[in-house]
Amino acid sequence: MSKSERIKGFYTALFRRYGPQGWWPAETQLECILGTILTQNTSWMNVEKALKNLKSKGLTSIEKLSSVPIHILGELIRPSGYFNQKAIKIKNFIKFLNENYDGRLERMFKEDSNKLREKLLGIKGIGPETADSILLYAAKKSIFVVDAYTYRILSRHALIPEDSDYREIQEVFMDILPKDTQLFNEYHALLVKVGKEHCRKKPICEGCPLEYDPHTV
DNA sequence: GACCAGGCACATC
DNA sequence: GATGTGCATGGT
Repeated sequence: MSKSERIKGFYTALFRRYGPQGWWPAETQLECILGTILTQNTSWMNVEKALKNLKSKGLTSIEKLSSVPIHILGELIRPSGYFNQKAIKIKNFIKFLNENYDGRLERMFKEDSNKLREKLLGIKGIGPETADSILLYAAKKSIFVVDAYTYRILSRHALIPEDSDYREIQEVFMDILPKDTQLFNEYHALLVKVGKEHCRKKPICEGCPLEYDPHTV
């Protein structure tokens, strides 16, 4: 079976096994963006606690997030871990939005997605996964999101070299699959789902719904 | 108590 | 350019 067929086959198998994942779990675009920053190397359960704290204080708008003191913001997002760093990251994004798009997400998202991606990467605290998550899940652009699970799963199935970088892994998907936002949305979410169950750092491969080449594990 | 989670920036070699 | 380290909470 070709690499292309396997990449497509993974999606079919995962969707059949798990069904639609309903990402991104957020009520607004702004909440989605906050979630992409808060979930960096952090379990979603802890992110939910942080988001709940922000909502309880009414910090659900660009204006409120612009005016809240950074140490207050940090305390509210404490449960998500790295809270001092993440408070700075959120402030950096809000500043970027205010200075370049008059604080309006709809203006930011009118930008060409390749150009916007580069600008987002210029914000301190926004790396490739966070930028692509914002583009895919908040802006609904057809960009494939790569994360640690994506790397682990493809690597263990010998579909990418061990030393692949972010862009190379992203290209595997984007070269093979149709540019379909909803497909990219589900596929990434399904990789996270199956990764949590079967492809942790110390692998638990039993019962994995993906057919498997004995490779490294 | 160890391990790990939907990363990223920065220092050092 | 590659490799290592700090950031931090909370569940399993």
